[in-house]
Amino acid sequence: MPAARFQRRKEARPAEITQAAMEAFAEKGYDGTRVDDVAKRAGVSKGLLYLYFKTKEELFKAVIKSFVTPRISAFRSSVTDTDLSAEAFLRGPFLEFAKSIPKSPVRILVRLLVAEGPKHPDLTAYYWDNVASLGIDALRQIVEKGVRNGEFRESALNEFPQLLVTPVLFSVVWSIVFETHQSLDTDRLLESHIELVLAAIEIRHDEDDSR
Amino acid sequence: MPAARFQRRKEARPAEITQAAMEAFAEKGYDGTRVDDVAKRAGVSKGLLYLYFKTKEELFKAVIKSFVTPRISAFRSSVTDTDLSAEAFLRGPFLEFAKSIPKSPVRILVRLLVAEGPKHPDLTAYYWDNVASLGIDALRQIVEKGVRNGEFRESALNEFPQLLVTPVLFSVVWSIVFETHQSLDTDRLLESHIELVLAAIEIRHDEDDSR
DNA sequence: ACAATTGCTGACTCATTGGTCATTAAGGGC
DNA sequence: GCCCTTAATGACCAATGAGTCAGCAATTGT
Repeated sequence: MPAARFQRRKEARPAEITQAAMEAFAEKGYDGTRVDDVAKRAGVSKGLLYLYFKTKEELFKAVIKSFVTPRISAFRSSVTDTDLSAEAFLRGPFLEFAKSIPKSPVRILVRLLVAEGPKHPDLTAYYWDNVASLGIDALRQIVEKGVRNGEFRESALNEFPQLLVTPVLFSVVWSIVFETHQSLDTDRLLESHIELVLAAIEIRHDEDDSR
Repeated sequence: MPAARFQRRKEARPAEITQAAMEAFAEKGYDGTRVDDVAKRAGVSKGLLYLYFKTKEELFKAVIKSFVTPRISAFRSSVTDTDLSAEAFLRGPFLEFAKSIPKSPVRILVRLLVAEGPKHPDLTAYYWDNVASLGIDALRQIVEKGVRNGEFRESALNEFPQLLVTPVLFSVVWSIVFETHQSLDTDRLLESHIELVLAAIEIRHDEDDSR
């Protein structure tokens, strides 16, 4: 009696394929990835993949969405739920979150989005609506809370909360491009940036002013 | 007498082809660009293109090199030649340079480098040696001059001069990804960043310290 | 046990495209 | 004006890879 050549596992397939695709895209980029490879990684045939995803492009979009949405919503609720001061939040949870990104698979998304974004306008629209604008919104909440509480002065950060995360993107791009040639201590870069920003906007009540 | 079907212009061809390729790569990315398209844009046959460039990849590398090298060396000499104070240089020439990047064709290079870099290790090595490290070096010179002259205090910028340009990269990536969906006033973002950084590191001799 | 259902396979098609090469003709030298 | 060198052409080849489909076999129902 021959071992079964496959099992029918309708429920599990999409997630398995998505996961495999993420890995493949991460290694080779969109164009560099063969649909057949994704299928092999997922342990299924190419035909089956096409049963769950109409085209390679649709698979690509599914990958992006499935990976990015959970992370951003986790970050947002950490912002709204915290009872830390704005400064403490920036030095603590925010910094941890920032540090984790250049090391996590999420960094791959940046590569994919930069490389393929222009070809998929609906994908970038989705990304704006469900990721970027929400993230910026959360950052603004932190800054405004700091101002409300008298921790921070009004500053450019009120208008451009993005300035809090520009080094995150920098770290990600650096690690993608120079990975093999030149290492960068992204943790310390990010810490330094927070220090710099805080030095600029903090209202120091309890510090020696006369130095 | 039939019009000549072509002219022989050995000298001019490489530059023409490189220029055409830059435009094509800018629009479609590396994989999305057909060699035949590049040839048509340049007004030559595909065969001729292969007479000047051995492969598509070699053409790609030639494009990157020809566009990026002049810009970086211009920036470097502006740093060494200036007699402005460090602060004035940052507010003036540096800011102008930064503002120009998200609007110039150079931003395309970022897309190409992020997307294709991992596939071409020798290219990223070249880029590191001849662009990135030189740029960082120039930035560090500015910061150190500021410290030497008593304009700036020692800060994280001494170790990570990159922090001066992270918003430039951010602006470039933003404009690539969200071009059509969401505009960003990159000029003001960059100005704000410089203000923020200066506020953090400036030693204010002539300011009310007792507030 | 048998049939009906349907998840799954993989060989096939067909369009696409990087790269080649035999041929053509422009233009300099005499 | 006529060679002769070589810049330039474009039809062609071989490979590749996205997407299809006819059939097969794991389950489910009875």
